Amino acid sequence: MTTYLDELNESQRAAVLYNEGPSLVIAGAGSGKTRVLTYKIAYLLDNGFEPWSILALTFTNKAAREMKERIARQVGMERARYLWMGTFHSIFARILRTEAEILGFTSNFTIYDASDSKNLLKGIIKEMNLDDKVYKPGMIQSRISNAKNQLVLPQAYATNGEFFLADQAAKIPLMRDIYLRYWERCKQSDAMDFDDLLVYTYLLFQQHPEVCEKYAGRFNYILVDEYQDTNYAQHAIVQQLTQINRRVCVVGDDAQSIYSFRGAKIDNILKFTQLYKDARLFKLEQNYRSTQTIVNAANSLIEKNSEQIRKEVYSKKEKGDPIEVFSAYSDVEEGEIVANQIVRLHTRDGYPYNECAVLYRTNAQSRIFEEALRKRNLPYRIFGGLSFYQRKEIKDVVAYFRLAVNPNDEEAFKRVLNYPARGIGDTTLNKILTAATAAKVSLWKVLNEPLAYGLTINKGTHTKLQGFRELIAGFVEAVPLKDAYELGSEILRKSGIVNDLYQDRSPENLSRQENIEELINGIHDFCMTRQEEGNTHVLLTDYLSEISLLTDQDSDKEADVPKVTLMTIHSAKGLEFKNVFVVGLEENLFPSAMSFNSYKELEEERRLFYVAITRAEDHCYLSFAKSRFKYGKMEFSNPSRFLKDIDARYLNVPQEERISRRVDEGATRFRREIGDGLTSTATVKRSYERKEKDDNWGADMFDGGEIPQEPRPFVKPAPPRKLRPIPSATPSAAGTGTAVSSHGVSEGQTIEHERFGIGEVIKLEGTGDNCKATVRFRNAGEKHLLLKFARFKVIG
DNA sequence: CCTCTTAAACTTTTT
DNA sequence: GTTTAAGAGG
Repeated sequence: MTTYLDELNESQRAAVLYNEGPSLVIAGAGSGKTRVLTYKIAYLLDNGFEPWSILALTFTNKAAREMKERIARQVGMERARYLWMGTFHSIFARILRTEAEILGFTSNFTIYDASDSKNLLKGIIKEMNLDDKVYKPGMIQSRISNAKNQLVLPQAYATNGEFFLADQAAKIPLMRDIYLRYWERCKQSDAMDFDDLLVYTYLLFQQHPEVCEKYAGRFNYILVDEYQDTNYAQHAIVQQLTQINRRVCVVGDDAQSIYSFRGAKIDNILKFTQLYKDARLFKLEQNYRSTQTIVNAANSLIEKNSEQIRKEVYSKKEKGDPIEVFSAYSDVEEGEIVANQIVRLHTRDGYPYNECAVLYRTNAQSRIFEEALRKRNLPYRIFGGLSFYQRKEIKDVVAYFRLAVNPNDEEAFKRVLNYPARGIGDTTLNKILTAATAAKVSLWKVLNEPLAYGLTINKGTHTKLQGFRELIAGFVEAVPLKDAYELGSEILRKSGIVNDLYQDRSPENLSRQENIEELINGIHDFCMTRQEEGNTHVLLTDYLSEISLLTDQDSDKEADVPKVTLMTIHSAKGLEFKNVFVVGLEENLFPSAMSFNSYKELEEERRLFYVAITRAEDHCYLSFAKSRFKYGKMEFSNPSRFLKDIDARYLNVPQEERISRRVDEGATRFRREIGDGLTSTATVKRSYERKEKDDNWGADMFDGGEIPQEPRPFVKPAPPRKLRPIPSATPSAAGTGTAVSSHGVSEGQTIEHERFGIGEVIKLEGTGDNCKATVRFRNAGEKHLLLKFARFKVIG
């Protein structure tokens, strides 16, 4: 009766059909994990489970939405829509809003994002007169987050010797007081941070067994995707909810665990079968996504890790092309090479742009690719970085919304108290803050009864404050009465934001206006959609709880035109593309320098690389740059050690490297000629020495090759460029050295430029220091160089 | 109390 | 190179 079962292979089908008890599905990359989950849910629905009795926890809202759509195609939307499907955070937020009163919150509680909680911590550190150089807010934040992910509350934290000793060792013994204060302040503000959504859910079930039973009874079947990236708290809640009927299926791949920095515990998946003794284990090992070459290359990489569940991922697709390795002179050239290759894939092989993706380790790398693509008029889409809701003007408006829904929200209060400027400055804010902290109440309560809390302010300030109070009070009253769009527009007008923003037409202001308009349009869309679904009154409350857990991953506006995707490897998890470029494969970048402390962290980086490669279906490209701008300074870098981890027979290292080897020899010659000229200043000398040291290191990594048949796939990275150093460092070299009037360059020569790579001099103009050259670079196009400043050397 | 200028710090990765 | 903090001047 069920046709979809025929679309599964044997192990997939077994995983779908077993529903009598707990099960663990180890799903290799591209092995049809989502297909198993969707068909399993469809199967459950076809076999007597009610949609509202199935809970499916995914990693992103987008994944949940897509899965729901796929299920709807099998069983129809009228049933699929009642499934409980979403991220841990969004599902738990939903439960917490329903049960908020039990925990002493209101159902309108605010969800603090990372910057809200950091801000609050900054304030607390200041109030306690602590030095924020010692008590670094970011560090405090991650320690608190860590504790919460392990379900350690402030009381337990303060009495736990282990934590206290660690804090003492880190010279931050007052950590526990900060944690306690932070905890209380969030509660006073009727706010929870991301971690609290898990902590309070756990507490709710722990302290109120009847509530736990209610949900554990309701959910007849629980499925968890990406289980390797769950933390202890999430794991514990799943346990609470499955105590009764024990129908749980977790799916994951230990080889793709990449979130331990955020508290994810790979042990959750490794020890699952110990916790659920009767759990059945299913392994999905056939990869349907990638070519054999890509799968084998990825396997050869991940083998270098020690901790893993053994599995043999294989592909029956065609062998496919080798993985191409590109070597670039600089970050800019890397961008050019990738962009050129995308053009080639598009024009020669007919791939639409949306089948190409550039994946990098850090968001900061995106800009260079953005520029290279924009220069060629290629459409692209960047994920991550500063999302829409993180822009200042949007946060300002949303702060008003938050205040209207929950006036106790401290962070929102501080944000808008004096925006737009209404003459209430830091002095007044601090007075309110002190009074509120002393009385352990919210800022809003102090504002409402300034005298009761002993606020000493002059008449004028008092009037301004009352004006603000009435403004907000008006919004608060309107929340249950007006719909989100209506109230949203009213807030924009009455708060004075519109006036403030539309006063001048400076370009940056114009873009802010556009953003605000996009926001208000978004609210309008939201209201319309909800109304179509049959909700008569769509309140601002509903809108806020919708957006507070949205990430731009989730924004669904599918591109009108096919676009190249630019994102971090972390955000690429779960996605696939025909052509994938993994860029910035350099020591200190990927693997990140931060991961060198421990072996475990380095293995996580390697898993990250594994995730990156396995996103590719047809073609995978790896690239690195020999130099790169960092902190506005140029730094040299060496190819990543991970390149060596891939079996060389799956790689193709083309022409560029051979050229580079010739260059390398030329380099040695050049060094001999110029000699000490390079080391004439301390700065140059330092980078020179460092480079040498790194070189040896990199050479070891690369030349220790276990693959003798391929004679040195990578040459030793080029020694310091015998390029002319910073002009000021060598006034003599430019004036009296080998370089004369035209700086030793003539038309037709080939040069190697520090950033643009190799190119031919096609034109020279002017003489001496004013001499300008037009150079056509192989990968970077034509450039005009003022020879006095250009850093290059002649190679032919 | 506000705003403009300058200085420092900074980059993992994200629900 | 970019963003945020602090300090000076209005």
